[in-house]
Amino acid sequence: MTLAEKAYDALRRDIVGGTLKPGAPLRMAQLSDRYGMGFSPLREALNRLQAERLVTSVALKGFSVAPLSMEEMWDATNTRILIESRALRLSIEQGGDEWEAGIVGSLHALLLQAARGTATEEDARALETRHHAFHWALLSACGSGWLMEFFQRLYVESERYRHPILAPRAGTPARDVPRDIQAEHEALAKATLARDADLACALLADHYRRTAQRLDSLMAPAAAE
Amino acid sequence: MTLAEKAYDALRRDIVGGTLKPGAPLRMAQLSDRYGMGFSPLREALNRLQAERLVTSVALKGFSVAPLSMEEMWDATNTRILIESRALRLSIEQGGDEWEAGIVGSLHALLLQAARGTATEEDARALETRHHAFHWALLSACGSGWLMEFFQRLYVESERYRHPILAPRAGTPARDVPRDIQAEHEALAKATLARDADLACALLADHYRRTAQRLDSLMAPAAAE
DNA sequence: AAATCCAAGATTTTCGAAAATCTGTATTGC
DNA sequence: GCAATACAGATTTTCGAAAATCTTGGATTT
Repeated sequence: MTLAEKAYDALRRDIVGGTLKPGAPLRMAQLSDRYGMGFSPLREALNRLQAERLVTSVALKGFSVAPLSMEEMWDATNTRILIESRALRLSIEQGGDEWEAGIVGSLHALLLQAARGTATEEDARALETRHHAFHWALLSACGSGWLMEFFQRLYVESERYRHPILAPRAGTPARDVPRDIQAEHEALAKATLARDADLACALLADHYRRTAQRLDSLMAPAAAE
Repeated sequence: MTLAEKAYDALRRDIVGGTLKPGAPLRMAQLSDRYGMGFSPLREALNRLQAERLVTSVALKGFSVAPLSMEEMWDATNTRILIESRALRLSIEQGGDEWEAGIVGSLHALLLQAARGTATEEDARALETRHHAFHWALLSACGSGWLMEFFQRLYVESERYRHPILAPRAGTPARDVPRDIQAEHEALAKATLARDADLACALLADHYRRTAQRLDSLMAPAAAE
């Protein structure tokens, strides 16, 4: 693995995880120090991330972490529902045994990790990985590279919004609306495996809209601070 | 404008325009020679293009122009229809006077250039620019940054497939099926301005499917060579 | 004869310094 | 006093060479 790839992974993780705050300028000297490498691999990583809209850049003024906004969060949510509904329908039409096995397996792994909790940073990362794997498995039989690419893009984007909520500030109650996310995942998997496309898509859309709603209500007071 | 941006534009143009053939390896020394700059700005441009899937890369083996395939062309076409149908519906719902003016204006400019023909390379480029501007204008009131981004991505992709057809090899007849593309654009604009979303989306889907069909039948014999 | 190993050349990747540009501050001119 | 200008420091961008890695061809071994 080249240094540029390491830089890409590290920057991506730190941006998505919120270590590098939205809007923060990314100074080359700083990054070189932080990640222990020269400018070249860093600039390559930053250019890739810019194309993915995780960082912005202005010529001769450098890079900065792409900002977040509630409008954009809703846009991403709605676009996600459009993309994933189509991909889910296609998967339900075309998916075979292997696809089903992937769903069942990744759901099981997700539930195990969810039961284990997210006490440590490592557990939280594992949960995130398995959550992604489950949603990926649902769509994996859609046969469309473009739908999968857009799914990945929007998944990462939504992860940026989700993260600060999953690790709530001290004193802030973690849950305002009672909600069993893993039950939603189970219901979604069940409808999908039963090849009930309408129900599965409705559950998927609900799943995302509820998350968005929750983020919205959690951010509204924060904005008023 | 920095050299890296110039490199990005030049490479993009040459890849989309087919000067750099799909699958062709992109050697740094060669590119440095061709575009008259050092490795650094070229690598930055290549990394951005890689994130946009216009070039592929393997660590320590370098970059190459992303390959094309008919499967991918159909995938892009179908995904395009999904994305743009949604964006068009949203625009029809929300678009105001400025949006309408943009459509009328860009259509007019497109028709003028189409009447002028594509004899010179410059005319062909102008037609492509105005074609893009027209399709962009149709969707521009959708209010979704993500839909617009995906539209742009897929537009560029489809341009790669369209280009070799627009500049047909000597001896190959340019049109196998009679078709008046500009009439399709006019009908599409008319339905859109009449706020008839169902009709507009149907026309849009037809427009893309016909292009895809034509590309498919033009490439099938080419593949048999 | 086939497979393996090694060296030379080609190529990519990374670094460190130089060039170009921006930003903020102090100075000049009106 | 205020705007415009010039300078110094900070920062980004680019280059050219060095380091690391891959590829190719032939020599050696089994």
